[in-house]
Amino acid sequence: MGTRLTVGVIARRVGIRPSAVRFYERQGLVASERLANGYRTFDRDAVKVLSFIGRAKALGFSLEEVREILSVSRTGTEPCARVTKMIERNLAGIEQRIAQLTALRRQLRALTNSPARKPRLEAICSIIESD
Amino acid sequence: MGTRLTVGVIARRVGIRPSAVRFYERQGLVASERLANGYRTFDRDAVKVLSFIGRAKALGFSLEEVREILSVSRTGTEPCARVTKMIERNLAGIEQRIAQLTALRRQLRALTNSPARKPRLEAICSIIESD
DNA sequence: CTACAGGTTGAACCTAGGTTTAAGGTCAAG
DNA sequence: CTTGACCTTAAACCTAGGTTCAACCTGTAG
Repeated sequence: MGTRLTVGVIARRVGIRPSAVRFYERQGLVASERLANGYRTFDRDAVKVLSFIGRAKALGFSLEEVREILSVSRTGTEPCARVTKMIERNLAGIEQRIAQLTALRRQLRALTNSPARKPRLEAICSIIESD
Repeated sequence: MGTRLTVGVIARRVGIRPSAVRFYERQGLVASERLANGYRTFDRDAVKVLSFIGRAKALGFSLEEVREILSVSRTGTEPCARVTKMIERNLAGIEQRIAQLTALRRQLRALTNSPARKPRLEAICSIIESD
């Protein structure tokens, strides 16, 4: 039941390096208990937390933001104003980014799909010079 | 006509700092000529290049990638295999990101729009624990 | 002449997010 | 009892993308 994992094992399980796990622990993002010999041991919760960190990073959250979200989820308090603001700020950035990336995708598709004989240079330049 | 701009002026014009302009020049991304007194001077082309750098950065391109695109656009050659690959790589990343961000947006909207009386904690946790 | 806002340089510094290294301790296997 | 694969630490190092600093030069205005 209470199978606890060493740093190397949990790292392999979530696909990151032991050094990163130790780093996240130093940053207070994930907790461990120590064995008599000083080895860290982690529980399933730590697996969840570490995978969350991975997902959040992939989505553009900073470790600071991750810390804040985790702290809210740990204390069981309602999201305070700061967290709400943070989420809204991210949301706004996300909207913008989606729009920009969608436009870029259209342009890049046109670029790479255009018949090879057409001068692609112009397409690149148009991207470079577009507003 | 051939009005050339000093580093401070062009920086203000594109909304970045002179130190950044000098940095981009050192990186070979933008060119300047020197006055007799050693001052840099830039032309309209430099303005375009610098704004392009700004846009490209906002879209997630690295300065390395920017350099490659600019080099293609300058030599007037067709996009070489490397550049084509780079664009395709970015495109793939972009697709993924759009999908992830769209999903996240949905979740965050649910989170911040939920009636205040409902426990938001669960919503946060569901984001944390979702695959 | 003095001020003062610009410009020049190289080198040091900064943040984020880790990785690497050195110098050890632990433990199961052979 | 030695080998090898783990683990520990602090501290140094790394990349990207700049910023800041010290020390100095330039050009205009009062």
